[in-house]
Amino acid sequence: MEFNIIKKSKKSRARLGLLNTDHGVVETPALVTVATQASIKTLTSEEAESVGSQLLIANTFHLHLRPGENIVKNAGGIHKFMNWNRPLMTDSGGFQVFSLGFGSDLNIGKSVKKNSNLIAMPAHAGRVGQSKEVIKEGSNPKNVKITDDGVYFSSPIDGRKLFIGPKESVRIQESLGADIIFSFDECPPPLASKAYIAQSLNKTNRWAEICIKTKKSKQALFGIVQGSRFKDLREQSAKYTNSLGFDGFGIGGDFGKDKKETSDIILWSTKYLDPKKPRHMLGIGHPEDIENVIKNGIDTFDCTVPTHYARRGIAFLDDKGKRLDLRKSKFLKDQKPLDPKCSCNVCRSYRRSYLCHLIKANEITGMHLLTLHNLYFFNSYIAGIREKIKRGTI
RNA sequence: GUGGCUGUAGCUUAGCGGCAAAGCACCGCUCUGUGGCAGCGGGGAUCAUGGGUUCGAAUCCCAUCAGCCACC
Repeated sequence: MEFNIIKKSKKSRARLGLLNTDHGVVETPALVTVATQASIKTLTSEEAESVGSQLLIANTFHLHLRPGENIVKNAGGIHKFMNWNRPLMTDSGGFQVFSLGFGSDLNIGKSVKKNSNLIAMPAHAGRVGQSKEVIKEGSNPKNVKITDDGVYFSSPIDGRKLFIGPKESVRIQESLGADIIFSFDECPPPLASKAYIAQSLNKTNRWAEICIKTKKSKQALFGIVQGSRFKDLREQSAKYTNSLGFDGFGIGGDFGKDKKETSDIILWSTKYLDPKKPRHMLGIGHPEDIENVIKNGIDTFDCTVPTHYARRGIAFLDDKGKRLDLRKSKFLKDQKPLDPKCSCNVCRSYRRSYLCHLIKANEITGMHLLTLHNLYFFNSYIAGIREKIKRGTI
């Protein structure tokens, strides 16, 4: 992999780049389309390409559980396995371990929103005080056991007792054969105390070294910056991760409750990173978040929103929060195209009335059409941002 | 025609003398390193109709109507 920055904005920290891999080039900034189980849900690989997706991200954890990395390896690697001949990354599985653990214990995502009432909620995993930090150092989630070596857990599919640590994650990712792979990290919950985050960071850093030592392949390996919402921990994490000689970086964990906090967190996380290397933000964003993230110097980011929301009946129309919820019956009588301003095949051919019917009837065709539209919308919206960087307006 | 069973929210049903419930559907809201999952909140009923018994009836009794089943 090779990363070339072809333009740096004078107005912001945004950068225009070309990410070269053995499977082609990605124009950055770019959204990475999520294909967790080697599938862009409801779409074929060709269809994902047809709506402008340049790069996919699949998941180590899911593919290890099913079908198992050897199946993929024997099929000729993940590109051949899923007939995607363009660039592809695999996530390390660290986040999925969090989802199984504290995530499901507390029923939370990786960020806590402003209006969250979690603080008042009794937590299984720690003391509830007046502070937000309900998870203390040394505490462990119920379904997984996190040790210094890695994570013990039982398979949500068949209950098998399993273990994934940094070595295992890298070996699995080598078998899968993506162009870019990620270091195995711990994604601590947003409510964790500073002491817990600091301890978790030590683990992530040690695991990063092991990942680098383990890797034998030519795949690009990205290290992950953690540190939650704490400036000193983010900076410390960035400095250390940068020192290890990764090919690029991921930024993970809690991104705060609003744009300002997200901007701060990105700044702290990237300030001490080699500016010539690519930076991937893990798990963001809504259309409203994207420009901000790009302006803060992020090159790629993956998000389930375009595909996941499509399956829930939501179509995105602009970057200011305008969307259509096709589950609402009022659209049964709406004869307008999905988005009159959009030029994707779905908007050119299908009207809201029909799409609403499909979604309400739980027809996969409805999810399929909305997935096509949403990915087209996100990909072309971001292509527009690349144009703006080129023209110097962002 | 005779006998039996059943009529409770839009649908499927629970409740069988003491504040009318649930699931689905409907309406609203959540769900950023993906179960198509899930969660939260809401509106909804002359308990088939009419009479009776009772302090009190969806519940017991009688009649009527409707549906289903069996038998002449």
